[in-house]
Amino acid sequence: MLCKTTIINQDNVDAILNALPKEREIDDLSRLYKTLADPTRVRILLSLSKQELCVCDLAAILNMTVSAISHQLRLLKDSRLVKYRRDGKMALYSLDDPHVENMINDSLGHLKEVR
Amino acid sequence: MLCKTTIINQDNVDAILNALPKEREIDDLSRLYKTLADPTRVRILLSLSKQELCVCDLAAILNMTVSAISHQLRLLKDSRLVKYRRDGKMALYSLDDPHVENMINDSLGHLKEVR
DNA sequence: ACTTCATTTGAACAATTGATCAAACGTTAT
DNA sequence: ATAACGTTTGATCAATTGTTCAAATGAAGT
Repeated sequence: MLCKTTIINQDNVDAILNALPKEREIDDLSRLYKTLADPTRVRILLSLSKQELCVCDLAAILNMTVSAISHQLRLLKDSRLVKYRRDGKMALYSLDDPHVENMINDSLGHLKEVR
Repeated sequence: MLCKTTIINQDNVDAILNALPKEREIDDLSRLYKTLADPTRVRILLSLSKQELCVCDLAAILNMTVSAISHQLRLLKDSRLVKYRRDGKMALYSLDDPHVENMINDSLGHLKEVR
């Protein structure tokens, strides 16, 4: 229910409701942010932005178990942020989304400005 | 441990390690993303980008309980994304971070391009 | 002081998360 | 076939999350 004495009336509430992006867009957006909301995954993406890497080397870079990395890569693959190709026994992962690297770097720049 | 037959050697691993942003920066970044990883919070921020709003009206806009909104506002306030001023009984919230609105809109644009 | 109303708080709860471990899978070489 | 190695998978577990509910707080009017 609305505040009974508020300065902001139902019309304004409706105006904001109309101005907001569609529910679907907001849900997609927060799903993308959720994928980026873990330091392990951000490190993986930043590493892959330098070069294609196998699971093993990612594990070495992040100093984590191969299994943990593999689980996170699956998440990133499901989110279409990462793709891979097989080369013998190895799976070589690389970025699948041309924009995400920029998004992350922009956000890093933003953080440096503000805090 | 490293792949024994990988094309990528310890030197390359070290190179990537040096190229990655500092641990602190990555952690801060994923903490920011975590804050934005919830549709309720994104909707709150987008609403506040239109105008200053009280808790009650935000609850009306998002069709949620006042309590749920208040909890989320606390999170956003702790993350310095939102600030508030008192006006009588009401708490009027507004954006505290000049960049976050742009960040969200950029990301929305990115999503539209890619999917 | 009492009431009313907007907001905040804390406890509770189900749901989700990220890492670990052991086991399974797929590919290559012997 | 067997072995070795890189990777994936499923179960498990502690930790974290977002909402709800009831109670508490703070401000203004009577």
